[in-house]
Amino acid sequence: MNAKVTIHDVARMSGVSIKTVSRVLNREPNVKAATRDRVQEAVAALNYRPNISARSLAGSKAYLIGVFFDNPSPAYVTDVQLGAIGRCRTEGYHLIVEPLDSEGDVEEQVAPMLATLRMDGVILTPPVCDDARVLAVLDAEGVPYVRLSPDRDLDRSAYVRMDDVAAAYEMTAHLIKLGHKDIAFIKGHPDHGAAHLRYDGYAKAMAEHGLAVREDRVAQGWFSFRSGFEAAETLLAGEDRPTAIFASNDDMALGVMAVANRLRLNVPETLSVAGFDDTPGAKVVWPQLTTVRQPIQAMAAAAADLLLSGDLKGEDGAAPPSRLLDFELVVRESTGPAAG
Amino acid sequence: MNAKVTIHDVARMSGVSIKTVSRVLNREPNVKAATRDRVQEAVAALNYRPNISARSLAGSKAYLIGVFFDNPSPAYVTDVQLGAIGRCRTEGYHLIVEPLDSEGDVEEQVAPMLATLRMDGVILTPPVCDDARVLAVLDAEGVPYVRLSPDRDLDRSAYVRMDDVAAAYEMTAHLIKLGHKDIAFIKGHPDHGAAHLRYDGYAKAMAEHGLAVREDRVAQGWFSFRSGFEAAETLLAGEDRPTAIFASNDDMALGVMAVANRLRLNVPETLSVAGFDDTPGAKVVWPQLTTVRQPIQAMAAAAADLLLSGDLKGEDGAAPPSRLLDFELVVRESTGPAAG
DNA sequence: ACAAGCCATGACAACCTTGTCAAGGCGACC
DNA sequence: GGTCGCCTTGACAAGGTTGTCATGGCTTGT
Repeated sequence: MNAKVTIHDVARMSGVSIKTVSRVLNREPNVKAATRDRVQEAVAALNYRPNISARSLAGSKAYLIGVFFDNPSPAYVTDVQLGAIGRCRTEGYHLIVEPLDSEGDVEEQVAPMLATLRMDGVILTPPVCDDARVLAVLDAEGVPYVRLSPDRDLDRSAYVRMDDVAAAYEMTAHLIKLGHKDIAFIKGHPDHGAAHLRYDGYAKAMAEHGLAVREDRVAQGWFSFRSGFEAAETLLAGEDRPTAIFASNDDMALGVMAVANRLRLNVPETLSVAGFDDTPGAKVVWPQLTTVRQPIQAMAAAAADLLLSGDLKGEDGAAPPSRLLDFELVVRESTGPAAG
Repeated sequence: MNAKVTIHDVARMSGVSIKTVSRVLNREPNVKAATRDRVQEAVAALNYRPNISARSLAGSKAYLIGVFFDNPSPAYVTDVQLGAIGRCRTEGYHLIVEPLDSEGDVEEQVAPMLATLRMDGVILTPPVCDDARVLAVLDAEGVPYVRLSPDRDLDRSAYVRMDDVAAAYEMTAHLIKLGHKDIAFIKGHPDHGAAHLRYDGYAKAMAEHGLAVREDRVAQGWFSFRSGFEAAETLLAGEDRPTAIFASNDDMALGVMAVANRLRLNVPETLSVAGFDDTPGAKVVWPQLTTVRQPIQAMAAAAADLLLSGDLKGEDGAAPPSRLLDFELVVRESTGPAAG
């Protein structure tokens, strides 16, 4: 019942050589249409599937794409995997996931794996995508890679990212359009490039709409719930309060919501709250959070696409290709018209 | 710099045959200690890593473990991957992740993949672990698998699960010890076996402590935030309220918290709320949620261990091996002494 | 001291597919 | 009509490792 079917069986059944079967399987040119059909019938009849080990041993492809991450937001990782698989599966590629421990000896984790697996490409998520050690090993082993939302060294490799500045700009504009003039901002972890970009978008929107950014309305956060909570405690102390708070990620925004609840400030009647990222938690509060959705699956799919289409070098020494994807403003119930 | 190092190079350098190198690499017996050392030195000096494709083509192992899931909670999937990798990496195994679409033709997704990859084993997470079609294909292809928290057919394969009954019992007992006598319960999705087990644990604890379960204190939920929200609206309407609500997962518990906030019921002073699962959201509310933590990483590691140790059949027709892991009660701020 | 058996090792085939190169067939072009 | 060149196909080696089996040396038991 389960005897392994090899390419020889297909060749015999369709009366051609194994090489021709191989040609059909790999969509190589120079096969007569009639032959091709006959082979494909045999493949279907025998339910033949090429053995991936033999393929990669004989040929140059491993049919494996790696996904590296470290201490990730689970939702992010899952989305990356789903997006990448979507593009890979149709072409017979599979996904190898490799959690890394940046605290430890990354080289020792990455190098053996690259040497044994000979993957066709790797997708790097933050913060691994900015780890010089990882990039060095990849370069040394000659494994192509695409980075997702890298912070620096953008010319070093192909990458895919979202326009954080524009997204933060739009969110701020959304609040302004609702009538808010006194909009506070909670910054993210200064080591993350996105934190700066988001602040820039906020500042730009304020400036372009003729609104001043009061220094005491900008708080430093660390992208954590707790840091959002503490920032909100400061921002909302006393009578002179902003009418809206834009936290540069959802976890911090949820911290703001918690403080608002505690202080009995109604959201959004008294205080509007906006987040960034559209994490699962954004829908698991009441009222649900207005936020920005990163097209993570699409970004991962784009990364896989760059890897599979194989033009990562950039024509003639030009910068490697990159893609900028559109964000989506998700307006839910936590933002509303400014009071008064 | 980067010429591929093969087993031949190691053999030449250490003055033995490639077969002996292979023996050392695979920890086979019958190699003199001195020879072994010499070979290992050469391996280290040349930085040799065996090629996984060649290995699996020649031998019987693929050094690949699959993880199948469908529409999962991201945190769950990530934990499974981390747990499984922890056990796999030391033995040179890698993880292939395969999201499945149970709505579509699962056979068509699974069968080709098993045939091409020839994985050494597969870890199945709910709900895939109870999908008869998937199990049938795995059996047909002869690929060993371990199921995580399966609902039914427990004798069919090896599995790993947690004691949901005991965990729900303990949580209920925790509330009772705090002085609560009027404890409401929100059930989960009736299609999930865990939903029933958790209710059973609750009911058992109530009975053993001589407390009656009022029918109007048990609400049907669906494991979603919204269903928890709605159940809480009913449970908390009017003056005759329970002093504690035990929701059988965190999402529903967060729904309860949202309603409590809305009704200005202080948690935990007026109302204690308990959840189940310890999702990331549990820490992203105020007060943070008392809940039950499933040892998901440990469960996945145990599954990988069963796969790698390879005794999945059960001795002499006995039931396949299974492991029952301990839960952990995570007491945070959302539960407190009963009022009055 | 001799047979039996175990230990350590090596030669070689096998695993299944792709890459290389050669060859036959056929139409086009001069 | 002959030559060139493209399309189509096949034979065979290559890819790096493990499995099988054979070999020779050394130990054990009598």
